[in-house]
Amino acid sequence: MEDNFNLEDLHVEKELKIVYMGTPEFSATVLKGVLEHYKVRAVVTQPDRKVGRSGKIVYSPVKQVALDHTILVLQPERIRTDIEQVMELRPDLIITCAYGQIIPKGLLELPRLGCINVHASLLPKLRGGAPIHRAILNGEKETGITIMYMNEQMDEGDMIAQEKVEITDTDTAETLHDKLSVLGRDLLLKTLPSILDGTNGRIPQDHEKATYGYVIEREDEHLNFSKNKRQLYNQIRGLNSWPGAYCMLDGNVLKVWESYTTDRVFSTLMDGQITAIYKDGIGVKVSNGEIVLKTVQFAGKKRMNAADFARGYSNKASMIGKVLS
RNA sequence: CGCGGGAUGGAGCAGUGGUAGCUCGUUGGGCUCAUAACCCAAAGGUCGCAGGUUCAAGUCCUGCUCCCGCAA
Repeated sequence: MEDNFNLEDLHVEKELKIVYMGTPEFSATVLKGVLEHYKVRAVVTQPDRKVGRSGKIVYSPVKQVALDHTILVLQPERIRTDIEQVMELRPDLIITCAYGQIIPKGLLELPRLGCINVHASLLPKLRGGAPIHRAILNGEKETGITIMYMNEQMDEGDMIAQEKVEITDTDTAETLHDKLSVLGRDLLLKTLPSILDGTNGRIPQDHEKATYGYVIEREDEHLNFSKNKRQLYNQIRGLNSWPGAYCMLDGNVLKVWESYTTDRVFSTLMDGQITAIYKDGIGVKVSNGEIVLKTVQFAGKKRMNAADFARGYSNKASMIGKVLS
């Protein structure tokens, strides 16, 4: 470090003010990477929220990282109107990554090097708040990371860099999330020098090819067994480990965490009807075959092996023939 | 103090105030060409923790700890 120290570096160190905006784990991984190579003036993250039944206050993962590095943390309730604190910092560059709020125009125009965003998809595909989940739900074979300039529209700005990653057949939202967060961190670090010295590329998006990956809603989590087995398999793994897919059993929520498909066919059963209790799960008839629920969680119960669940649940009548909806 | 469910052998669950049970698993034996199948047997529990009521508490009451489904 000392060997390479020269006036130019000193200038950069002294003058460059980076503000980082982000909230969840994905963003925390990226922030950690940035902090290994750059000084960050301040971190902006979502306000502390009460979490779970106990009402505990839990800091966002990004806030936790910032605190560990004793960096100034700002938590405006609504960044849309409450931008003064950030304005006063006069940042040269704002890096956002899964912040969770729309950045207002005043802030976008503030830094001389612009506002850049780390987005977890191959833009213009899967613009929006849940690109990782949606990539799997849609059955995509690949996705990736895009580093881009932000504008007022959601994920529509010019692209700076992009890198692909394969989605394997056994990937879940969690494993893909982990792969993408590392890729996002590395691609950002690879791209940042060119952004800082102005030598980076700038490619407009082909808006006609845009697709969207909106935030997951309750209906997206519901398993409709009249879909085909591939769609259901993707839905289950695409929502694991958060928030989880579910169906209804006797009026109660049954979450499904893991599944696999089979080649068996049950033409006489209804969609959603239980075909059999296997050693490793509960078989369910779907439109074009059978899917076996491997790991489930009944309302108020812990996550458990589906066969274990069936053993305890069917105390009076067998589950076989029941219909999940 | 947002609503609700739960804690019982290794796993999943029953259990009306009155002897601790079921389905699996485990171990041993039997049957079988063979088996994850079948038959017989055995081991394995301070019923989450602490008080209280009672002749008697897994069961009723109070407090606590932990786990979970929702809502945000």
